[in-house]
Amino acid sequence: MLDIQLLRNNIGAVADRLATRGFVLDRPMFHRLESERKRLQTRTQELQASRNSLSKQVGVLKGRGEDAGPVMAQVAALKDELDANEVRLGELLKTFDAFLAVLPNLPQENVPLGRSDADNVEVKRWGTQRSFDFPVKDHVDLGEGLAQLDFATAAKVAGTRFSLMKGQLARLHRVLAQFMLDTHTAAHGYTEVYSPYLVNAASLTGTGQLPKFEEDLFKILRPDAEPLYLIPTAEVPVTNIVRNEILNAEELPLKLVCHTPCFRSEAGSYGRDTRGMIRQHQFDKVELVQIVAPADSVAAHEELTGHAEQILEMLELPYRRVTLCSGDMGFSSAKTYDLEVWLPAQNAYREISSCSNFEAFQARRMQARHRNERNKVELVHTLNGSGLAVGRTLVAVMENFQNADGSIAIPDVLRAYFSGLERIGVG
RNA sequence: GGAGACGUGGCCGAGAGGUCGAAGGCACUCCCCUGCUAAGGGAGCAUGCGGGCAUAAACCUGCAUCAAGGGUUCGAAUCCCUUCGUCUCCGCCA
Repeated sequence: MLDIQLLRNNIGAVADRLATRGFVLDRPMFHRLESERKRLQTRTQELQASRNSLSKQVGVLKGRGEDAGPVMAQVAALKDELDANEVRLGELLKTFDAFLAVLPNLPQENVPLGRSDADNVEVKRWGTQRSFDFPVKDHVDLGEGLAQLDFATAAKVAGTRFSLMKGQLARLHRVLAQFMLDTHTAAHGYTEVYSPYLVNAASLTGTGQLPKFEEDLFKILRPDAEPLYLIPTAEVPVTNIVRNEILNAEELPLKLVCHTPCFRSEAGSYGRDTRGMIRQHQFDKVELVQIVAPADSVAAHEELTGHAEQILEMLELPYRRVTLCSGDMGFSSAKTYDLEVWLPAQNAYREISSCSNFEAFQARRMQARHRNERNKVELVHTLNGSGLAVGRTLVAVMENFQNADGSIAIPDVLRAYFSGLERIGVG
């Protein structure tokens, strides 16, 4: 949610910045809603003020045993107009909220302008791409060759876009998540969180998935209760920890890390990444979340991105960091870095982490606030990033650490989790 | 699943149709007093959204908010309905 004051005072600038994202702000609509709101709200409040003071008089008169009839008649005369105004104001505010709820966040000034991922800007490249003296296989061929990755059975059990792992490969998947959690808690100062995997609509509205992106979510309807949604990312339950809270200054920054499965319907991506486990309905992710004072969020964004990069570096996976251009950023983000890992079989860098600063956009929706040094209540800034997507990390390890015989070497930092096992082979 | 109780500010807690945005306490901020391990006195102190107001702060003022949403009423924290949540007892259960 954008600051309504900013829209009132500076709509031209807001429209210009939204345009860099390819979003056309309906300014005539805004002006119509706003002037109608002002008129209706002012009038309604006037009438309410009259009703309140007259009703008070009734109480005073009755308390003294005097006749309150004439005053009650005055109030009754207001009633029709007041009721009508309240109803119309309520409807208008609903329309207004719906209008505001679908406005995306404003990009930061230094976000590169562009229309699509083709305009994203590489800002950093790390590691050397390994050269193979044998034909590289992709993770599907590797995993099926080891008889430890089985998409056919996953399809039988659930459907497409699911995967089933067994044996050491399943173990590697688990160990990767644990390694990430251990690193972020021990070395980067995050507190580990275990959270619900189903959340209510209010939480999804708070982080911006609703109302606009309902078709991306798995929804569970219940006959006698509110619907629940499978989380598309741990960002939702973890960030909503601070919804409707006022935090004290000393509680910030809040640095949380959470490993969860993530569920996405992938409604808009029918033809894309159909092979392998790059794009699944269910995947695991270790998510980093920070809740910080507004002045600290730019630095926190760099820090958090660095924490995600640290995992890639410890795993010796070549990657690059990309600043998403204005047209490619997510709805709620003010600035996003994507980390892309090198996948030799695709001969390409593929997204493995997305680290965003939402500034006050989510906090305003959630009413997540803190008391600053001057004891004033203000909105916090929220950030998150994958640290990392576990399934895609598994893919990267498999493809980058493969041997000519189809076995997979275990990265050094993971050996301690593997009782000294050095490679995953057949059997 | 059955029965019952409950939900009030940052926290605890009173309030049971009328001057209640809400006593009292704790915490916090400022001032005074005292100098002695912590106490006494005074003041301030909810949030959201409007209007004055014009870019802001401050200030004044209005409206709304006592879990959420509806309803009754001239008037609702208080009465009614629905939803959400918490607790207790019984049942079932990894």
